[in-house]
Amino acid sequence: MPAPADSPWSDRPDADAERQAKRMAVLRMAARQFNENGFRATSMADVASALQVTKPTIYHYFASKDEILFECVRMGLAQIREGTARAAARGGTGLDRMQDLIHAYALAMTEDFGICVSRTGDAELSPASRAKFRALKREIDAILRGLIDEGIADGSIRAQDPQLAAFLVSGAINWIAHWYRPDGPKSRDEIAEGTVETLTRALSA
Amino acid sequence: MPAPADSPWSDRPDADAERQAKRMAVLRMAARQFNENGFRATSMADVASALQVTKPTIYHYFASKDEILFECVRMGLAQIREGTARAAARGGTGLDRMQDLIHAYALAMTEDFGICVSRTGDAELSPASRAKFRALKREIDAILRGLIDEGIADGSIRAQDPQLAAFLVSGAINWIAHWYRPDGPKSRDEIAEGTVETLTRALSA
DNA sequence: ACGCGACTTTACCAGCGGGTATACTGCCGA
DNA sequence: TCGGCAGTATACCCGCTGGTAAAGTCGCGT
Repeated sequence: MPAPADSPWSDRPDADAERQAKRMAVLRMAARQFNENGFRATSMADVASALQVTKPTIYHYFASKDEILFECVRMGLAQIREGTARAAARGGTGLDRMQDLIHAYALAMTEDFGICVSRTGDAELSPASRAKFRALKREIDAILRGLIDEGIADGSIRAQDPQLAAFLVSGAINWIAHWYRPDGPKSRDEIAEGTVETLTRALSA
Repeated sequence: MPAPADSPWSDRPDADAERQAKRMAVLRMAARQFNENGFRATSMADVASALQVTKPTIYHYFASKDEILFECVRMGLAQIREGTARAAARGGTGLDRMQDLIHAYALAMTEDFGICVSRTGDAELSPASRAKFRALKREIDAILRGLIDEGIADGSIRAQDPQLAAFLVSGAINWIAHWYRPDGPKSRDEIAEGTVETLTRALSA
């Protein structure tokens, strides 16, 4: 007897949501621990005990430690990509849109998954995951780089070497993930605003 | 029969130099491997075999893996400190000296030990080494931060939030270690020059 | 010639960490 | 009431890695 054509498997609509919520909880905790102690130094038992479950429970939701790390950075990259792409698609000069981009990017660098993106070295992922990771990062770099070129074209941005400028800007932003502390004196938004202000001066014509 | 009072132990003047050279070779190779594959992913056997010796040989020169990593970052930090301190001690406005500082710092980020400094997370060192590592980094931060303050005082530098500006500048520079490749299109000096140029625009009044 | 000490190696250990086999529990539909 | 299944736990395996013991080896001064 086949299930109704419109939804095989999904007898219960909320069961799937429950599972997704638990997956997410694992990712959040894992990202936090990775950020604090490093990926290799964090054992799956550490993550499990922090969630007050045991290792096999986590492996019920994920196939491997590598998959967990990759999902973490995928989350972070998705957020960055969304913010930067939205900024690039707006109206205004290249510099105007670059300011929005920097703001969104900097904000992402103060959240668990965003920090994970910045702190995760390529070598920590499996070859397969690493390839995907690099591809996603390249996409974001391309958006940033494209906006610099547009800004140069419309005269709002000046840069001797656009490629180098792109690296330096993304470096300043990425490094936020290395010093930001939630309990620090500056709020996330103050940091993002200040970053926009300083980097704008570096880029404006 | 005691050794001559002026130099106990040093019967052979070059024996010590030999030993130092070998220590250095271990450090260089270790730093290179740490940078390429990450500290935790690099085993002592890897380092040893790359030098065509065996593990105990390395442990004849160093007490632990932690000591090797710490010596690597100490080398890098010493180079950075030397360059930045020299720049800060020169004449000229704050901004003038800051340009020299950025140039020296950026150059250091394209060498094995400098890269190691930027890529090494605090969590990878033992508590004791970590404390020293942080202290040395703080020293360099203080030099950079001091120069910004002097530049603001003499009117050559403008920064809404000096602390944030210092973080962003050091971030842009530190990130060089994450993308620089010796076989890339730009020479070390071109990168350093370009970095100075872009960051100067971000800081100048 | 010889012994001493710096250096190097072979062989080994102990612990840890990713991942799994297996069995238990409780909930749902029939 | 019962079968099945998602989810969780206990106990375990095995390869790898930091680090070491002990046995050479080589070159030098005497």
